[in-house]
Amino acid sequence: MSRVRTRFAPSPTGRMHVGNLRTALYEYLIAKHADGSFVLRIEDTDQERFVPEALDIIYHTMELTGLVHDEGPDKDGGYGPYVQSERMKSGVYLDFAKQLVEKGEAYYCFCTKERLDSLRASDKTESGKEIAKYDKHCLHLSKEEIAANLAAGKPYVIRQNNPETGTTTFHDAIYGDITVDNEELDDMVLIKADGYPTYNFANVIDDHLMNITHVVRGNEYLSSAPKYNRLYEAFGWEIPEYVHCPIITDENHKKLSKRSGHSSVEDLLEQGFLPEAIVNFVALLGWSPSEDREIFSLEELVEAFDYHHISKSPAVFDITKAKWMNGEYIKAMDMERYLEYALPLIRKVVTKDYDLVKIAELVKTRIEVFPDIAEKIDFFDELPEYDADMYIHKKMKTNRENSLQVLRDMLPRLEELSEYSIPSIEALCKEYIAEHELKNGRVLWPLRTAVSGKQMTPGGAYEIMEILGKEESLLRIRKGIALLERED
RNA sequence: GGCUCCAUGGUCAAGUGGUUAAGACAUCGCCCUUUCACGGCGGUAACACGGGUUCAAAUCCCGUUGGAGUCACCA
Repeated sequence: MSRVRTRFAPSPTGRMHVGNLRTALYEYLIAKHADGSFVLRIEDTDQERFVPEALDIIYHTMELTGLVHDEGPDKDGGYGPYVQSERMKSGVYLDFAKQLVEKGEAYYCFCTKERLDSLRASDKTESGKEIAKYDKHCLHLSKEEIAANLAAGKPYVIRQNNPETGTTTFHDAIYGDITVDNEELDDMVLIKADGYPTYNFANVIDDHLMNITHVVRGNEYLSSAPKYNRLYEAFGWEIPEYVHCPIITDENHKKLSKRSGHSSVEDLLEQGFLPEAIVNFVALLGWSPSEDREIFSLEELVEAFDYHHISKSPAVFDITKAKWMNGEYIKAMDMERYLEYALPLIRKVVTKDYDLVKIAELVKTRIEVFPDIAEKIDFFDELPEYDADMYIHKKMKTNRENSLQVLRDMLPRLEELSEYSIPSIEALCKEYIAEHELKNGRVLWPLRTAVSGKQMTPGGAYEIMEILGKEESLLRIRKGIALLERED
């Protein structure tokens, strides 16, 4: 078996779809698992949709996710150029297309857009039996007519000449043999009027020229695959291993689209997902390891990946589970890197001079995605308006009266505290609790409520009081007393 | 509509003729606990349907139903 070579061949037309990322990932994993090469090829044959910034997105995303290519536009491996618009300059695609014309496997077509449109329109109205494919009109042009048209500078395309009888069988590593009637095969365009090759044609040519051994792509291309066989056969080329992956869908089981709000890697990044969590999650969409495990680093995926275990049925992109997984990564993150992500977000919400690192630590196990932080710590900057009823808690056995009592008792004691830290505050509270033989909650619930104005907070009374500092927490406790007295 | 593909809990999924049909997310409950989380323990919940083949079918075959994808000089 020859050395494994895979390729990721994105079109620079916008953001990086998660399906694209998964394709890239699988290509990368197949190559690395076999100690082979992973190449990046840019398929910019569509000048209409080309957007230069998309190139940056591609490089940036791949770098971020760790999918480093061995060859590509920026890394020559002897198979260049790696950008199709550059490859075209040598005339390769046209040359190969002409070879096909010689062999009778392709032909020039001078049909206008209008004729093609009317062809399709008439097909639709006809009882639905008719299929919308090209009618081979130009196949029957004489050599003289073709030469005349060419000489006259008439725009032309080159189309594949598919047989109208028999069947073609395409083999896929996941889906097995797929056989279609040749009657179904449209004479697809190989070379466009602007001279660029179509995606389908350029793919076959470049994969061959670059010695690609495994081609991973989405299931949406499955139906166009049989036509490739005819190309490979016409050229007498070895067919690479095709690996079609199941579609990634939204919660409605439709192909994941922009509408879902999380169809691209950039969407996910903006929503506070970690690159390694995205990679991990996407790897498991349509593939599962033999081991019963879900958290994998990229290196571990390389080790464990076996493309034969890719499944056939579509996978819903469950954003809830993705968030859970991201939360697992956040919890496992080392503090230094965690702070790089968390601190900037905390600064947006907490403008006062508190220990932001302590706040960040408090929140680490309580978020799934970074933007979750904001709503959890909004009470630090300013004590929210709250109701006296918030002191009532059945399980803590607190009510307004006994809460007021606790706050009144604790206030002077806290005032006298010289060193204001978790251990000293805790010791003080424990002392009071012991004196009065109370449950912890009886005194800690009122304190935490007074100091936060919220029923749910990250951390407890001690942590919050320490962060707020003596002055601010006492101020808040006095406010609590005032509130409870007013309600009396 | 034609063609192609797919079909195990709400979701991701293990399973390749004989299993009490794993596990994870979500959900519910309990424990831990000053709240919320974290962590621990447990519960609810699935082989789409109908025919075959077989001693034995979630697993193989056929059909039905359902879903998806695709039908461009886009990729």
